[in-house]
Amino acid sequence: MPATSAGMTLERSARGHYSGVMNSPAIAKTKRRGVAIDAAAARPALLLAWYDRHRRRLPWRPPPGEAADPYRVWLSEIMLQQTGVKTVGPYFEKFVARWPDVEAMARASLDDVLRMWAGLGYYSRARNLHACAVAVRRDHRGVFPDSEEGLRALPGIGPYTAAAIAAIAFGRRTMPVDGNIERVVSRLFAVEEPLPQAKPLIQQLATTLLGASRAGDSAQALMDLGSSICTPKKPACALCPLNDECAARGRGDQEIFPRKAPKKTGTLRRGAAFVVTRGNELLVRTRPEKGLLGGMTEVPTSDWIAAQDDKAALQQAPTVKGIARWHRKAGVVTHVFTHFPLELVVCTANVPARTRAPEGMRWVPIATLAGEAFPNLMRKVIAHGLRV
DNA sequence: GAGTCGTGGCC
DNA sequence: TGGCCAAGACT
Repeated sequence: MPATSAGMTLERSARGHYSGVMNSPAIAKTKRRGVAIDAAAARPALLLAWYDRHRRRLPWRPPPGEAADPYRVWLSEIMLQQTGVKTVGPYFEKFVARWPDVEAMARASLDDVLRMWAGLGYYSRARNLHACAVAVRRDHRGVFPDSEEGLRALPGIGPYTAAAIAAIAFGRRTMPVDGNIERVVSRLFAVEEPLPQAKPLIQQLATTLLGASRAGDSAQALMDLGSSICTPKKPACALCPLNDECAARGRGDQEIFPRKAPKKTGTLRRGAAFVVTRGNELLVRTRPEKGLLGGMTEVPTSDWIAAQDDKAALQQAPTVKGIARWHRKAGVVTHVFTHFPLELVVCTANVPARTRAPEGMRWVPIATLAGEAFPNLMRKVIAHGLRV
């Protein structure tokens, strides 16, 4: 497959199809009629015209015609990585209210950022968010780089996010390709090659949808299209500005795109969690900086392994003086991570006032648990353990 | 390149 | 209701 490059000509196979791609009916029709204009050339304008009428109003988007704030674009793009618009909204508002610009965030502590991020998931994003703010202040005088390359060098900014910020905030002529755009483009061109192998091809095809200007709007148009019309299931093709151009719709099998390589699901892991109270306080610790739920707060637990023996898990209970006996709560707490499902049994105990926390652990008032950096798994565990 | 990394919503 | 999906990055 040819390398990604804007404006590159696609190779055609002997059968008259683009490599891994079906011809769009519009192109074929144009050729049969012998019309000189290439229908494909009109797509960027069709897309932008649709966007100007139907763009979503989102907290990080300025009013039409106004320049985007790179800080808000960056913050929203990080939050939106693998996370829905609806979920991100309140978090975005909370963040910009507390930290109105990148320098303010750079002055905040990592702990404060993690606490504000709690519940959003993928916590390395919060760590990189803070590191990025610090880097922009320290290495770029508080001003975001305006090139894809400069952005790409910052923590937490990969190929997609660098292109998105460059296009949306700085008007650079580049096309970020996210899950929405992959779906729209793979249907538009009926890309038969499965993901993720098809990524370079899709990047190249997506770039053909950029017009001469308004790169950021072109990208956001495709994202809005993918989110509201060209949806994974039951796409509303009748409302799509590119429906006449769409190869998949021409064949009537839109929903089979994008093709994807089958994914394997992880095996169940099990363990035990220990909810220890001291009056109105709860025993907690902080997870290691890196890895699963890195840097987040948790109650002590056993290890989580596939062939977990209940007895072995319970033997990993923390050693706290004053615990007469453990109470095993009925039922289990279940949680599904991307790569494995988890099942935790919950044991509880209460200890006398002034009992000391074991090494590496601490007591926190139950009344302030909402402000702790607990991932949702731990909120479920604690709710289960404290339930009467 | 394939694994690792959360969470909520959807049908 | 369980699998799929969502504006991916990092190793």
